[in-house]
Amino acid sequence: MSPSLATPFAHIVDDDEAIRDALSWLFRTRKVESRAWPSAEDFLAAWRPDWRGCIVLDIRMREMSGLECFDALLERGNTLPVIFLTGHGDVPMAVGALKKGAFDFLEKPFDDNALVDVVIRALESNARRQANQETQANVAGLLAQLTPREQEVMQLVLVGKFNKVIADELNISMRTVEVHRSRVFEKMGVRSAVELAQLLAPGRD
Amino acid sequence: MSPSLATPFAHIVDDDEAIRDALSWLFRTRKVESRAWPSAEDFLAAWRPDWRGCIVLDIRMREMSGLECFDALLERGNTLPVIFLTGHGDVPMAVGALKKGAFDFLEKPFDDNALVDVVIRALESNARRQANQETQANVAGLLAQLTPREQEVMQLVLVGKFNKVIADELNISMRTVEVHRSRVFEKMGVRSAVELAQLLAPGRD
DNA sequence: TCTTCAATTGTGGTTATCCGCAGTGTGGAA
DNA sequence: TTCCACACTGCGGATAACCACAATTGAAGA
Repeated sequence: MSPSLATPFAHIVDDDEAIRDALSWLFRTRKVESRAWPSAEDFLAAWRPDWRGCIVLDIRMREMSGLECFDALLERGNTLPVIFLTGHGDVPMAVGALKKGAFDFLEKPFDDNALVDVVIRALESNARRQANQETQANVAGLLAQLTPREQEVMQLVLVGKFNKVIADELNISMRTVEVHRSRVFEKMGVRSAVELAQLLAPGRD
Repeated sequence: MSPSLATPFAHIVDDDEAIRDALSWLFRTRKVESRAWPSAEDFLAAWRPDWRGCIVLDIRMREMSGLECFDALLERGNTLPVIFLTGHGDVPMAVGALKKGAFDFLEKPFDDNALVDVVIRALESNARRQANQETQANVAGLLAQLTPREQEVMQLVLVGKFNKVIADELNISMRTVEVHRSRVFEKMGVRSAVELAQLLAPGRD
């Protein structure tokens, strides 16, 4: 079903080669797949919305800063957890980043174990989110197969209205409503209005 | 229905009387109801789970610190947004607080306008949460009125099973299922299984 | 133009749901 | 012991939902 969901990577974005190498080595020894990028620009250029994993983002970089990169990612709808690394961070910076949705904010020098732990939690978090989104996407895909009229009927069915009432509101015959209703169930893969409601209701995130 | 939901207060917790007075004055001029507490202990002793509003919590205090107070509140299931104030905070402290669910973390000296804005947002956030919880509580109350057997039948109805199947699974007659089902609808104030599903499904928070 | 699909409707029949009326049995509270 | 809530059941009828078979219309495409 999913065509090419990239493997989960811990994306290291840092313009200091020594740090990139150190982190790459650290992750490798901990069995965490990682990939390193020499600048925010390089990373952003390569970034795809279907990527999975997380981002380890240095704040102070020569060109685009980590915070700017973060903003750019937010605009693009990034869902990868972002872990900030910084040597000269202050409280407002950290607070701002976290309130905008950063996963964590670590100061250098950081403990290797602590970082790996955070990264692993970030990867798990992303995996859970991905799982949710996939089922969501499946449902969305099914919904997209419905004709406009079918969706219209479905909405009324979901409110618990009788076919008779629906027919009345749409100025069509009851038989037509039955047909639409039946097609909705068929296309959505459910056998009753209740199942349909259950399928659509959980959708929240 | 709700017996005595306290008015929304911005609870100021600070052992420095000068700051308490300053904040009280600030909030009063901005039409924000507030109440001041001279220590974490005093606040915790008075704290009730049904309080509404938010908490402005100083970190450095003589006896119990703001962070300890925060932990104590978490254990008690506090839902009031907590805004930390500190003169000597560091990044890990701020990060830790926010990750544990603090609403914001401000350093002294802070901008009056900024603080008031944050407090207002916190109050709004709590009001929204409160609204959700109330509807949740109402639903829970309705559910509590169901007899065990009725709840049992309801579960099966919510999965979309036919009365016939339910009767079979519970080894009772279809008529009995119908009676239970009917009572469930009546007690829950709905007129169909779909409405019931809608009523129960949104429950997420 | 011919094909396909969405939307529409009808007939007739089966199955499910919804209810009122009526009644049995049981365990706990008054 | 009496009263009551709860669970249970049957009968019969009204209403709604589900479905197979059959068909028409109009618009978008091949």
